[in-house]
Amino acid sequence: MKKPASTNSSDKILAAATRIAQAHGYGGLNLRVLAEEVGIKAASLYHHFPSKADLAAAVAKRYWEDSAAVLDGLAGETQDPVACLRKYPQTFRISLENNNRMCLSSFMAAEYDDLPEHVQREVARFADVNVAWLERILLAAGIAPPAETPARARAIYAAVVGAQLMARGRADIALFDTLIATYQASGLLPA
Amino acid sequence: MKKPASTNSSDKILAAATRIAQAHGYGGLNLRVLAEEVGIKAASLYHHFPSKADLAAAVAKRYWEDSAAVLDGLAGETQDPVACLRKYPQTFRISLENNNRMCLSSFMAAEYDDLPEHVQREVARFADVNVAWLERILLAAGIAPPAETPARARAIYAAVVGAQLMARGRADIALFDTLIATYQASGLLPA
DNA sequence: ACCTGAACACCGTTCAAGT
DNA sequence: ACCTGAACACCGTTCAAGT
Repeated sequence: MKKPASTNSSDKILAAATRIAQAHGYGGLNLRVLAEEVGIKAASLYHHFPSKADLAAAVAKRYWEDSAAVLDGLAGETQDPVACLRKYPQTFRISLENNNRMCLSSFMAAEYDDLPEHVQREVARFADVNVAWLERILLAAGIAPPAETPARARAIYAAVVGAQLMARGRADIALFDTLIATYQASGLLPA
Repeated sequence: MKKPASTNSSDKILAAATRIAQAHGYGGLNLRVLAEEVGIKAASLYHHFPSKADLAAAVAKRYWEDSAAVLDGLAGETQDPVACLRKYPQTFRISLENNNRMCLSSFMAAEYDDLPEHVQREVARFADVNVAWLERILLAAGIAPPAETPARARAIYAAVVGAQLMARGRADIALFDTLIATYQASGLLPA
C-alpha cells in the first residue's frame, strides 16, 4: 500500500520539479524557485537529492514510469488496438492543455548536450517505453507487416512528438489536433 | 555587393551564437563563452547588440532567412517537385551531421515560455517559411488535393522536426534516416 | 566606434550550524 | 532526520573608464 504521492517532501519536490521542467527544461529548472514552490529553502533540496542532476534523473525516471502506467491503462480499457492508436496522441495533448507544457523527454532531448549521462539514460527510456507500447498495439492491430512494425512505431512516436513541439511553438492546441488528423489522413496513423 | 559574412564582428557574433544556440538553446547561450569564441569580452557584446534577447532575435531572423535561401536554391536546382520533397529532410539532417546539433527554431520552440516576445516571433517565422515552401512544392507535385495542402505541409514539417528531435536524443543519425524512410513508406512523404 | 574591468543581483552548490 | 544562512564561483547586465 503506497501512501499518496503528496505525503512526503521528496514526492512533492519531484512533482513540482516535473511541472517546472516540462515548461522550462533542465537548464530552466531553478532550484530556488522549486524550493519556494515546495515551501523550503534551496539548500534543503540537497537533503532529498544529492544534486540537481540526480533530482532530474529521478524526475525523468518517474516520468517514464508514469507514462508506462498510463499507456498500460489505455491498452487495458480499450481492447480494440486501432481505437488505442487513435487515442494515443491524446497522451501528448494533455501536456499542451496544461499551460502549453510539453513532454519532459522531448524538452530534454533538445537539451541533450547539457544533460548528465544518467539523465540522458532516463530520458531515452521514455521514448523506449512509448515505442515498445506502439509496437505491441501495431502488431495486435495488424496495421503493418511485422517486419516493419518497429520502424512504424518509431515514426509514429517521432511524428507525434514533432506535432507537440510545433503546436507549443505557436501555443496552439488546435494545430496539434490538425496535425494528428493529417497523420491519420495520410496513413501514418490509422484513421 | 555584400562583404563575406565573417568580415565584421557582428557577423562573427551571429555565426558563433547560432552554433551555440543550436546545441544549447537560448538559455544555454552563455555570453561569456560566446564572447571568448569571438575573441572579445562579454561586456563588448553589448556594443553590437543591446541585450541577449536582441542578439537571439537577430540570430533567429538570420536563421530563417538562410533557410529560405537554401529552400529556394533547392527548388531552383531540382525542378521535379517530387524530387524536391525527397530532398527536403536533408536540410534537417545537416544539423545532426554537425555535431548532433538541431534546428534552432525547434530548440527555441521548446523554450517558448522563456523567450522574449520578439524572439518568439522570429522563431515562428522559420516554421512559416518551411511550411510555405512545402505548400508550394506539394501543389506543384499535385500530391494532395489543393484544399488539403496547407495541412499536409504542416504535417510534413512537424514530422521531420520530430524525427530530428528523436534522433538527437539518441545521437543517432541512422535513426533519422529510418524515420524519414518510414514517413515515405507510410505515404506522409512521397516515396 | 569599440573594448574593458569591476560591480550588481542572480544561479548551483557547499557547509557549518541549528532543531 | 531535516532545515537554514552565509558563502563560493558563475550567470546576464551595467557603467565608468579607457583607446
